[in-house]
Amino acid sequence: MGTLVDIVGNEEAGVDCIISHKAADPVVYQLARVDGDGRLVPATEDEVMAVEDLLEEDKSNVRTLDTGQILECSTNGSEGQPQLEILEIGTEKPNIPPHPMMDSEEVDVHPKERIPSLVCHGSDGSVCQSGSPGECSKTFSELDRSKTNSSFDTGMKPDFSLLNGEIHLDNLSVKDLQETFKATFGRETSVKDKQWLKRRIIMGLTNSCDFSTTSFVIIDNRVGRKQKTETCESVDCSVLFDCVVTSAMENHESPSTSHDKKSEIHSIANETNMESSTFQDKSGGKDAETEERPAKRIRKPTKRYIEELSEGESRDSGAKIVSSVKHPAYDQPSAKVWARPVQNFGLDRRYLTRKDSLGGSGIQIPYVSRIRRSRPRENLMNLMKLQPSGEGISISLEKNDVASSTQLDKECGNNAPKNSLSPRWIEEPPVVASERSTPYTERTTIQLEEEVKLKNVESYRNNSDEEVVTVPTANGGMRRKHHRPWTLSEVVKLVDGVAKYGAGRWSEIKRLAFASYSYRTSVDLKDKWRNLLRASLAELPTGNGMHGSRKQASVPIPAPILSRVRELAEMQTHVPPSISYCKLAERNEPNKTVHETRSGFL
DNA sequence: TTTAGGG
DNA sequence: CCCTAAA
Repeated sequence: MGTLVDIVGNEEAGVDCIISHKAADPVVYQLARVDGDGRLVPATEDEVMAVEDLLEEDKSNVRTLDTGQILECSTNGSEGQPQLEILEIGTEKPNIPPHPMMDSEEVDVHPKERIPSLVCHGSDGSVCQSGSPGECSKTFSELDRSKTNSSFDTGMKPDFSLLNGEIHLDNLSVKDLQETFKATFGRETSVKDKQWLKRRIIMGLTNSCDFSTTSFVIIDNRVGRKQKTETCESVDCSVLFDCVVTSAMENHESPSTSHDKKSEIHSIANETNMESSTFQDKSGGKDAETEERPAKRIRKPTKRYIEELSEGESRDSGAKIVSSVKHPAYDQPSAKVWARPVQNFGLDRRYLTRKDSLGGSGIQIPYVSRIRRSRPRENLMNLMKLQPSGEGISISLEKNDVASSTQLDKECGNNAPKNSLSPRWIEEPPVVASERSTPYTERTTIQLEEEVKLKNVESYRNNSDEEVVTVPTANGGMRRKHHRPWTLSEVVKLVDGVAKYGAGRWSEIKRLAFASYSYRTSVDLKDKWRNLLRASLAELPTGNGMHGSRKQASVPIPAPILSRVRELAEMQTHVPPSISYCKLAERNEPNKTVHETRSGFL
């Protein structure tokens, strides 16, 4: 639970995001997704961004989040629509020592809840229970537990003194520093600049309220994870956490236990994060770049506790249906205020009903979007109106907006539309079932300069709405202001969406596959599809097409996609959308040519 | 409101 | 992309 007021923090680790910022009570959530093996892995930065986009750009400006809620974002995970799940939402309380409610007796409650909560999603959406060790991830509660238990009592306390950064860091090699960085931020870095690394690490650490954990991290890594043991129930249990984040709660668990657990989790986290942060590292000097973006979202103090636990909130247990493919919001498409407890909790996972984090007034707080996309003013006004203590928030938001917009834009580059000037095909190859091995894989080299330039153009476009009709382009021409070149990934998503839901179900596709692309309306999708179809028909007959005759699109559409478009179009002429998937083999059907008069679909 | 089509 | 008729 937690009301999304704004995304004011996005940990570099990509796992934590502070989404609500009420004075001294920011709400934090953690996202994870299920990988191909049915294990929970932390959301990558991309995914986090995608979720943010989703939250930010979905029609409703008001959003509440629930633990366990599944968010479908448009970044591609391993397969299917990546479903990111909110592992937890907690509030972060700056300088709160042990949480009052969180004493031993409270802790004791966990074991009970823990059992039923041993659920994870299979890649196919199935649910596995704790009984199947190999496949099942750690439970959320369990995680909470390891997390909340790890600090003060771990016997690491004595080490605090060692902690004062430099001492240790100075002696570390670049490699060690990178390790430490990884441990601290949960992702790898390719930066070799010692100074930079040190600074980053220290920053990360000092910003963390929980020094004990932090120190542990450092020490642990420095010593080469000597404490690593096989503690964790299963080594392959790969649930992760941003390990830097723990609540500094006192607990009475045996030091060694929690310590080991922590260590294990940590290393796991690192491993998986490695995988998930490939993208980042691929883009080379991105990390180094960070340095020049001073005012990136600040890493917030990471100490926190889990609000749900402490507030003694409704503990209606039940668990949610994991296979749910629907985005919660879809259930109430037009709702401005989205207050329902989300999801169908059918099985046995504990979830917590949402509760407004702002004083429990029951008032939904609209979240204010970052300036990156559209209508900040409006939202801000809404916020002010509805939020009694709005000043603090608005200030922080403003500041944040200004400070981090550039950064954000960069960060979001992945999901953001690409500009036509750079015909790079980007983004992970989304899931076009039949085209796994198509050439349009990931973006490779990106010229940052260009990127920045493009972003600027975009923000210009975004910020100065409606007035002008054209906007100058780099090549000197003018083009329509509201033109947003379709990126390859968008096209692929569209094609995929058509494959799934059928051409004509544009609003469905919009909602399901383009949730995070607010600027693409269902009409846009329709139009684009129409164009794609034309393109594909225009190309195929002549063979491989692409000769001068046709006007080159701003983003070249790979032939395979176009063929796919055509396939789909044909399929849809003959069969109802629902079974369209099965029809691939039947393209030679005799009646295939019926009604070809009209472009041949629907 | 959503779709289909023309411009 | 925009606009609008139809459903």
